[in-house]
Amino acid sequence: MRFETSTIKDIAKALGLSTSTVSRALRDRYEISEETKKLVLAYAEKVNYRANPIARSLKERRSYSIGIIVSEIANNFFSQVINGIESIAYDKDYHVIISQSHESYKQEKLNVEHLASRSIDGLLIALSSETQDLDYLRHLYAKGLPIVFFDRVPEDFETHKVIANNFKGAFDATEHLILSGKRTIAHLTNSENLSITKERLAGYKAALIKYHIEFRPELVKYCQHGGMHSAELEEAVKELLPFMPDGIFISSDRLTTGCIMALKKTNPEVAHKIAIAGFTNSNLVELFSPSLTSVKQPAFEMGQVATELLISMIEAKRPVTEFETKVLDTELVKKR
Amino acid sequence: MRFETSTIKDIAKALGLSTSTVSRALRDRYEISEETKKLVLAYAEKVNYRANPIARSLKERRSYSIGIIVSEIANNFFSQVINGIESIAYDKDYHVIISQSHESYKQEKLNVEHLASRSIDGLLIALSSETQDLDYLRHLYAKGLPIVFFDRVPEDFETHKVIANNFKGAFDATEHLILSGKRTIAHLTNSENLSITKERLAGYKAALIKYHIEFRPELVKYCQHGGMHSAELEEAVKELLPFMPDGIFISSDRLTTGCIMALKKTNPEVAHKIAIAGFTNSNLVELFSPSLTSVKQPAFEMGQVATELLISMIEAKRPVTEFETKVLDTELVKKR
DNA sequence: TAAGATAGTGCAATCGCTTGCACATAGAAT
DNA sequence: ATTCTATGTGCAAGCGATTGCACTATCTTA
Repeated sequence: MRFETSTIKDIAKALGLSTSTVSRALRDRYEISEETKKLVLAYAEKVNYRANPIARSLKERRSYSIGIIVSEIANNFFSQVINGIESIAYDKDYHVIISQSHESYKQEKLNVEHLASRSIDGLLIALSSETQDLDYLRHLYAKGLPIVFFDRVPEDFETHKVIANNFKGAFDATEHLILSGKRTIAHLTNSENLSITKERLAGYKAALIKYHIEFRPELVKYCQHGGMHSAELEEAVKELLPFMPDGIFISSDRLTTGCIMALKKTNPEVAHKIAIAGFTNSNLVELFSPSLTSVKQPAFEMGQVATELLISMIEAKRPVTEFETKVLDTELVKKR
Repeated sequence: MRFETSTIKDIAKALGLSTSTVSRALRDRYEISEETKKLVLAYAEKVNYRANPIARSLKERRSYSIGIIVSEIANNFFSQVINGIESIAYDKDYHVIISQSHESYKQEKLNVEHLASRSIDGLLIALSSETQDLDYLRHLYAKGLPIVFFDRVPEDFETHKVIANNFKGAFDATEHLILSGKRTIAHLTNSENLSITKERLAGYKAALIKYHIEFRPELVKYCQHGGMHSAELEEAVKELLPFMPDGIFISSDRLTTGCIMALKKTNPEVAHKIAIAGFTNSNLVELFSPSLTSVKQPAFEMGQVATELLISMIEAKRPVTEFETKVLDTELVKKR
């Protein structure tokens, strides 16, 4: 802040000590006598001394803060993940800095690089649906920035990852539609790049196979921008309807709500006839009409696990070479 | 970051110049010859030089970043505000740091103080529903930290503020209920401390008066925690029902969705009989059942306006002494 | 030709904090 | 009495960038 606060120098002057003694006393180092420590601590308390984190970051070349990149915080899934991240980070005395990519590769790169230059100690990132080129991340990673991916993870990047069991989530949702008698089940999904897209597609296919239902590629629609543009979504829905699906399995939060919205808007008469099962972490699903079956991801927990892994990397004495991919189970909440 | 990047010193060494010359060249100062500037810029470009913002912050005692405090980002209203803030901030080369108070005074204070110590140049804040004591903010403000309040603003704090026209929004919503024939209109609202609570209550009362409907205090229920605890909300709803309201005007996003949820859960048979009008910025209202009339706040715009005011304060040459309270109109979206 | 003006660059201090090393004092061991 | 070991403190450098001031050429001008 541009306004004056008491510094270590002020304390030193007031107490007739050197700044080094004060610094060490505040950090509770063994070299300093108990007496001096008490003196310093008491005075620091009195003048409400706060160490300047900027100065400390500059000196120590770290900041006790971790960066987060999500596509958008307005998405319930991501805001829940963030809450999970915060719950662990604050506990371990880290602060978090949140950035949104808005599903744009350019914005994502810009934000990551800004975070890196602000000395974040580590990065938690869910890739944007546009992102294909990971070189900028590899570069930072090679220079020593710990990175943990969650939700949308790359295949060919050796580090910790935390994901939901997308295959099983998709399988369960699709199976549920089948078991409620649906046979023409469309699949509305995200950009093909994304890991989650592939895994969920695989789960969908597996369920069809199990029940001997033919997989029809024309029933699968990809949305490049993950439903950020409603036009894209309406177009996809419009293209799907001629095939007369009696069920749709949808592969992301935004797409799920967006699809129902599009259905209601463009074809209100069929909206209630098509059974919908989709990934969503909205806590408002109970209010939706038509109601739907939802696949909920353990968002909060994902945030927690990812943060624990990240902090373990940050605080590791020697370079980490063994990496884990944690897979957390989803929950199927059946339509009432 | 703990990993090496090229610094101004490296450039200086490589080019046989001094760090001061390099610094000045990069900042395009008049003292440096065009030739040298070109040289430096070209080399900086080549080694992908990024000024270290930490070092700059330390030296300049500012950070080109602004802090944001909201109760929670999962709330659509706030995430839209944040998007508005970002749209202006990025444009003017500021970065934003988001923090959540989760409606807790303690958390709010902690976050604000941390932000201040990280040299934010200004603060945008919507108060938590618990907050009564503004001394810690006054203190920072007095020391020179520019602050702009939005949405939940204090009365006795001289600075810029940006709010929605809560009175009119509430009036319109209540009037709408009256005009659709409701006569026993309850009011479910937030903590009494909040400015928005008072203003919306006033609007509600004014509408009742206009249509000669008696104001009954027992029909007004306050939720201290703004609906963060579902028990609190269910309790409030339960207390309201014996009065047989035929309409409810609800004064916040979370309460609105929470109330419908509570109604559906505890009294599904009456849920559809009670007309609901409430403040909410959810972009999913169209999906809700029972449907409702909503008062939408111009969230994005609020963020923009607040940020413009804040940046004008930050960049003002002399202390600002004339303050504005901008009031933006809400929009009534009638139930279909 | 000497003195002054101008342009271009470098020196060194500074922001607040951390830390390796040197130093001082005092008691223990020889 | 001398050396050694603790113990407690201080000096000063350094993190990367900015900037007032001083300095050196080069060019004017009287």
